[in-house]
Amino acid sequence: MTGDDDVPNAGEQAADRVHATLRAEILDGVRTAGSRLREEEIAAAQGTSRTPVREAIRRLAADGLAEIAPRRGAVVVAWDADDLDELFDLRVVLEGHAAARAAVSGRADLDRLRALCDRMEALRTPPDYPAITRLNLEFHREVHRAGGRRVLPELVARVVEAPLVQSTIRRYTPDRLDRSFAQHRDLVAAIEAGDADWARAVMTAHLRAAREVVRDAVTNAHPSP
Amino acid sequence: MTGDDDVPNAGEQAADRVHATLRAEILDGVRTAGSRLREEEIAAAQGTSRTPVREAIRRLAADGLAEIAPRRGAVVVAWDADDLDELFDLRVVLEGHAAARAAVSGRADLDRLRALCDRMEALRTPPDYPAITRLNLEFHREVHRAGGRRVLPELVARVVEAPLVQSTIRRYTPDRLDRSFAQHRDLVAAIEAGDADWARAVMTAHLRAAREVVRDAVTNAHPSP
DNA sequence: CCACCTTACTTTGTGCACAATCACGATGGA
DNA sequence: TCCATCGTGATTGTGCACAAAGTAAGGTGG
Repeated sequence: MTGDDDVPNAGEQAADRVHATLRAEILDGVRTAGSRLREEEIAAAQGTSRTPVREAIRRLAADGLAEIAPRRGAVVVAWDADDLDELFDLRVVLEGHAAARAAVSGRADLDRLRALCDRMEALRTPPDYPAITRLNLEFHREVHRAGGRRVLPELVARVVEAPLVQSTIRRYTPDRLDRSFAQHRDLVAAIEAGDADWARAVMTAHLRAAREVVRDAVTNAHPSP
Repeated sequence: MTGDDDVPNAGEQAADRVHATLRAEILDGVRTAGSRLREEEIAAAQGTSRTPVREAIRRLAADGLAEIAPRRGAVVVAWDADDLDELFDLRVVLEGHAAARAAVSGRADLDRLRALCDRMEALRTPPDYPAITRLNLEFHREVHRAGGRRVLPELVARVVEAPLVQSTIRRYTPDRLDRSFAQHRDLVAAIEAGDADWARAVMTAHLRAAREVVRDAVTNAHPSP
């Protein structure tokens, strides 16, 4: 036993830890869009030198969570309304494809998907949004894994694990949450039936609804005049 | 004037140069799949220290061109037949989407696309494969740029700029080359007409043909028994 | 003869220091 | 008052050195 936290194959490398920490801080909104990522500050906070911090920041840039200007440092990426539209278009395309492939690949773990549905529905009243968000991500990731071998899961992660995308669930009303859970069940049924078109349609509907929620959230909350 | 080679905004950073060099070597087949990327060796060859080399290797891993095992170093990724199928599926999905969006976005530079068609066709007899490959990549990139704002071009690059994908054109017969050029012209016409479905269909047909060529090349050339 | 352990050697991961560049403010002149 | 130029501080890019982990070879015991 090595005593890992949650990741099985954690290399316990400093760069990995810093990367995970910064990633979580960006996704949780602790580090807001446009804020700078100064290497020395992060290094001091994490108790390491700048070397692993540099590597972590470069990885964040590769993940699409930060932007690096040469000799000027890195900042957390800022998304405008058009960027979010593009992001959700790509989610529909890629996750729809993943769902369709998962339906015919025979590699979907249906028991696991159903168990995740059960656990999400159990957290409905009162809604435990952070936990539901985590389980929802796990559910989608299982579909991605079943729909692609190597490249697809990485590509989808690039568009799913974005700041405003992950905070979508938090804005769901209980009614909206029920419909989302029902779509999950439908998706499992479509995959179990081996119906690629059905699976793609359910996923598309699922994501279109999420897109509306995010769009409302962005237009209602005026960012910075 | 700064005297750059070909990239306009070259930061003249060592890490960028090493990254570009290694990338070209992998895509050109100089570094074969599975071969190791030793930091010190590369540093010596490039005339720098290990620090920029490390950064370049990590970037290659983010590009999907290398795989890093902690404490064990990096190797050039190896693709099997199933991986290539997944890759071309994703090309169809993403480039088809890009073509469809380019047809309705109004951001396609039709003159530039036509000029690239002209230049490719001028290199037909005898076929200058390296030059055609470059121009073909430029052509596709223009479509990607017109079809997406930020994320799409990066995602598509991830599946287009793979070793075996870029060497596809080299395996085209003159006949196959003519059909490919005709599809490029069709795509320009579809985009000019603003017909998203047409553009997607042309791109899908274009890539399906390429997939066949790559599939034949892989099955005919037995890699390692 | 084979399996296991020990021992060097190789390679990566991290810390640290210096140089180059950028941002910002002060100072001087028109 | 406004603009240009010149410091000064802050931050990143790179080189270098040491520590840790992995690998492979050789030796020893069964």
